[in-house]
Amino acid sequence: MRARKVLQSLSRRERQIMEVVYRGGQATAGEVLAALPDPPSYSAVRAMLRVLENKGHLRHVPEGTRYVYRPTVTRERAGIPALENVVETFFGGSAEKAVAALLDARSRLSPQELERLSTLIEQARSEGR
Amino acid sequence: MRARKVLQSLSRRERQIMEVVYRGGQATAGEVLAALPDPPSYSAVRAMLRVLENKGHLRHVPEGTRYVYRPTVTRERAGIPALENVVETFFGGSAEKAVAALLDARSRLSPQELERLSTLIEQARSEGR
DNA sequence: TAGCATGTGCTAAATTTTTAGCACAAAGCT
DNA sequence: AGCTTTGTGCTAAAAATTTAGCACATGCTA
Repeated sequence: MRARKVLQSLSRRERQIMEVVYRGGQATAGEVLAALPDPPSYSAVRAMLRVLENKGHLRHVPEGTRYVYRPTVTRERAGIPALENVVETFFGGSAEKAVAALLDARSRLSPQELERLSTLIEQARSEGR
Repeated sequence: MRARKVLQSLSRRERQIMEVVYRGGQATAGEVLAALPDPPSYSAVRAMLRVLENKGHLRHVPEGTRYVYRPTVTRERAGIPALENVVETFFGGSAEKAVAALLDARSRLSPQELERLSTLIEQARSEGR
């Protein structure tokens, strides 16, 4: 529950920036700028990266002459609460419905993926009982 | 892609409020207030509901003496892009990984759900080929 | 080494978001 | 009818956010 609130407490730009960083796993100020919708100025981005770092969401490592930012919380630890939040909000808490939506959405899963999922589900079923 | 950007363009409070409304399917000002984290004042909530309505995200119907707000975009139409966004951001675009995470998360699926999912997947597999 | 390009930190201002408060309307009660 | 409760609309102010700009550092190249 904690991590969910963290995400909810971010401002719009902060959230957009965090998403960019999560997508790439890491990013420099320039990369963030390039990926942002309605891109602001370069120094605006830098300022916000610094704010996010102060708030503990990012940390940076100097790489050559520039800074590379990475999330302090791993993708997985941030992703699961984010996913659960969407499930709660839009799918009435039903993971089943959410999965169904993903399956449905113009078959975005390859046969290989479907096969692996099938295996996973069988596994979950057998563990469940 | 459009709907995703809409969500991204909301301010923090706006997003929180929209989530509340989506969770319940509808809400009055009082209900929104009760459900918000760090609840502001009553009239602050009302003001923002009005703003969200002006922006076209909500519409209201007078019900008895008060207003009941509902999203202008259905849960499903809003939920799928939201889900896809999370998948893109935190699961590298892999729906499989996202589903796996849902399955994994302390078995939040009942045997019945698992069974139905199993069916859905088999169905997707047969449609795929 | 001097000049240029590309970084960064910081501060102050602009803009947006968020809030409280006042004025008024409808419904319920005594 | 008068009072209380629970609504709403609107406006102005407070708070937070987002932004630009200046000053300085570093690396590269002529």
